[in-house]
Amino acid sequence: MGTTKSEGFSAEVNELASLFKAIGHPARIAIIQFLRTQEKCISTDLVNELPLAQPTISQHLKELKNAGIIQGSVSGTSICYCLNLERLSEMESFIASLKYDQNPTCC
Amino acid sequence: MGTTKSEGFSAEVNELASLFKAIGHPARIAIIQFLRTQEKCISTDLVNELPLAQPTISQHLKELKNAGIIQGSVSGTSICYCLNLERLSEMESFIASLKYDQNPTCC
DNA sequence: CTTGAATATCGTAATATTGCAATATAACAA
DNA sequence: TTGTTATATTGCAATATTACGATATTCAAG
Repeated sequence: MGTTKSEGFSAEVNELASLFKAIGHPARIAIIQFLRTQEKCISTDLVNELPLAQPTISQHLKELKNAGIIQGSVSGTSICYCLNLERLSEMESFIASLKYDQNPTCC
Repeated sequence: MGTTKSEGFSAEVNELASLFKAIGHPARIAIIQFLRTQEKCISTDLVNELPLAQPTISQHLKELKNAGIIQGSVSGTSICYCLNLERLSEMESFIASLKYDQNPTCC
């Protein structure tokens, strides 16, 4: 108990769930929104932008990275994070797919 | 601590986060995938379909309903759940919006 | 090598989530 | 009413998540 049951679900379902889970947090939504528009996507900027301490932001960045939603490339003392468009497309097309073949007699 | 900090984020960010959080679980992904294709979207079917006990499924349905992702209409002893296409569109367009105006010098 | 700046990791307290057995409720049939 | 079926709620144990102070790491500059 307490653990999410993943054995009974397909790999695709588990994969999609972990992608959406990764962005299911205000800090992580704010991070990806910020990354979209910034020229220099460095986490010092995020520390100034978000109402969270540096270790917390670092932790959220790590989760987004683990999910494959952002990528980071080292650039001296700082790291340049950016969005992984492929992952975003995976999420987008899943949601789009739900909108078709809807049961018309329901609700 | 332990609580998600929402005060420092915009209402829009918090709203989006809760939508994605709602589908950030394999059972809930499986539920919405199942609802997409079923004629009779009744939760007894889900109990047979998913590797989870009935109270657990009921709980997940409640969370999806609270997030506004599914809607349920009573139909005798059973309830017909279906997807809320409007909410799905909100999520879809948010993700789509991330793919544009990308910083070209990064990663 | 030392300093300073940027980011990551560790440790931990507080809270949230997950899953289920037991039980409750609700609607219908006989 | 009694029984049956479908779904919801309660209560709780196990585990996960969140946030952050303290500390470590990494690297460029001097």
